[in-house]
Amino acid sequence: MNIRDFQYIISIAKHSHFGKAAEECNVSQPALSMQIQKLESAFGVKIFERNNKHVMVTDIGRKIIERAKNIIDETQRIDELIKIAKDPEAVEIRIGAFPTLAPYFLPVAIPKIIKKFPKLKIFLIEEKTEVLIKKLLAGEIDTAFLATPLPMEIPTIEYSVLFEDEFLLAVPPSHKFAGNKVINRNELSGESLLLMDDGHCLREQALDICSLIGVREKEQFRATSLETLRQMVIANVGITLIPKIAVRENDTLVYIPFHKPPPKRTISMVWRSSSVKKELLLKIAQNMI
Amino acid sequence: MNIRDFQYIISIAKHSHFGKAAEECNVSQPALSMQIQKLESAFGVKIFERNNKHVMVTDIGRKIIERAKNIIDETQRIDELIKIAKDPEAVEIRIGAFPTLAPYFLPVAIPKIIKKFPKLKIFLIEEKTEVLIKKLLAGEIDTAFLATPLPMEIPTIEYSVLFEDEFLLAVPPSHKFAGNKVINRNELSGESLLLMDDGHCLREQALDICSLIGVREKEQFRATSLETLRQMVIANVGITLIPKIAVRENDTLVYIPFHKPPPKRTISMVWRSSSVKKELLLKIAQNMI
DNA sequence: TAAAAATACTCCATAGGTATTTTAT
DNA sequence: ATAAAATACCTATGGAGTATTTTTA
Repeated sequence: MNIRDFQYIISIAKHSHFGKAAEECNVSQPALSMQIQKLESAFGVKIFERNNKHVMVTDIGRKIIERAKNIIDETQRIDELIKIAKDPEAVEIRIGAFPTLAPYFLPVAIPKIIKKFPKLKIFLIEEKTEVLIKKLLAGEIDTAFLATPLPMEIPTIEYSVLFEDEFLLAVPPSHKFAGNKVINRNELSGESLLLMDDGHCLREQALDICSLIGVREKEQFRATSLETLRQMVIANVGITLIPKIAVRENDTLVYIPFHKPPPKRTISMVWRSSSVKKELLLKIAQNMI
Repeated sequence: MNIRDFQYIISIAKHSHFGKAAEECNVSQPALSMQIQKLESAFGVKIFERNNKHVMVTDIGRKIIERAKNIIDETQRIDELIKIAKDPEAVEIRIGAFPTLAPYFLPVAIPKIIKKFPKLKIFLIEEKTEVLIKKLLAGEIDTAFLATPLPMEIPTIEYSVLFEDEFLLAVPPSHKFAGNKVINRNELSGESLLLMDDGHCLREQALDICSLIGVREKEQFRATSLETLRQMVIANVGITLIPKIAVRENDTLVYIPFHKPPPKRTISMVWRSSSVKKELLLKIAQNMI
């Protein structure tokens, strides 16, 4: 039994058409037909119910193809493994980061990675955490910078903690807290905060902190980016929490640190435990600390 | 690339010896050597570091073989799928059950299964829950009758609930409770109960109930089987909880039901979500209710 | 020097190509 | 009538066998 046979049945199932599948597999239609017949007689079951007009997958065929896809996936992983082994760093890496981290962290992180692994080809994707996890599990990205622990427990994902990003209180210069060198959590009770829109992990992180320190959300407004959030504070709409990594020097805003221990988010580098690049990813993660 | 190539490299890695591997694979030694050389030149990497005295797997070889094993596993699952499709019920099924369930439930359950699926070949294994879960995940058994929820959350396992097995209080005829038609949970406060030994899920179940109703364990004694436990109650050593399924008519013991809702354990049929037999197992489970 | 992998060579099964036929709409 | 799968037939590749050589512990 040849690996190619599995590609054949997957392709036929995909197109429901021997001719198109033959084209995709770069073989002639009769060759494909013959191989399928041989495979079916070897298995002793029909994989496709077909005549010259219609091709459809049988029940058992569907189950076989499901497994065949796993096999093809594994062979592709072997190819990737070999490619990596031949030139460990001349590899494509797709990296994700969530929107309230990406613009502040990636400009620091990526040059660090390139300096250590100059031959890496890096592709960046900025998406919400939920989307990144989906893409990671689907193999569309290799790794992501995410806040851990993840919102859901996923056993096939592992991660390496990079750093802790503490939150500061951002207030306009005219605000009553603007003169404070530090701020105590309980000084905030009664205040309400501007937060990010649904689906942004910064929103969830801030809400967690809010519930701890007895602060509520300012309900009238939700920001879709951290920069919008910052602009709203400048415009005197309210105050908010800003992660330290997003703090700029010489800003019109005033950033006040919390008393120790400050509220914070933990940023980690996350990958599939079955990733063929996991050793490289671990090296990268260790190099980032 | 042929599936057989993967079997070859797995076998060579297993024996670290081309000759023995050739024997296991039913090919001549030169044929095996040739195939490995072709595979290595196709991959462009050495899988084995070898001379005429020593064979050892390279780093990249180890990774390739890891994936190759997955591929061989999947092909075997395809074979099983086909075997099942050809004769859905003439299949071997390895069933596990834990010790405080097996002797009472299996004599009822197995005949039921055989009646519905007369061609099944059933093998039974009695082990503690922890061992059964391990065997299930390793593919050594196909299914198990276990108490759910399982002690740990395992995402690759799914189950179908069969029934709820309520606990009764077992006391000797001379005991002060022996005349009660029913018993209230709070009547037991201050009592202490005989329990099973560590590792038996009946122990954990009973301990859970104990903590709910404010009862403690009788520390001096731990039973290694439910029958021993029963004998100790008969011998006036103490009282205990016995699952209803283990209750016998005309026993020297007195079994007193609890007020509704009684303490109970939930018995389910458990299998790997990737099992090739899962459709049959689901049918069996539904037939048992 | 002996055990084990590699090489040399031969053979045959089979995968794949082209040309053609069958079949269902 | 036409599109598409099946069949027929031929070729080339490659997998496997036996006999032999090379290698190194």
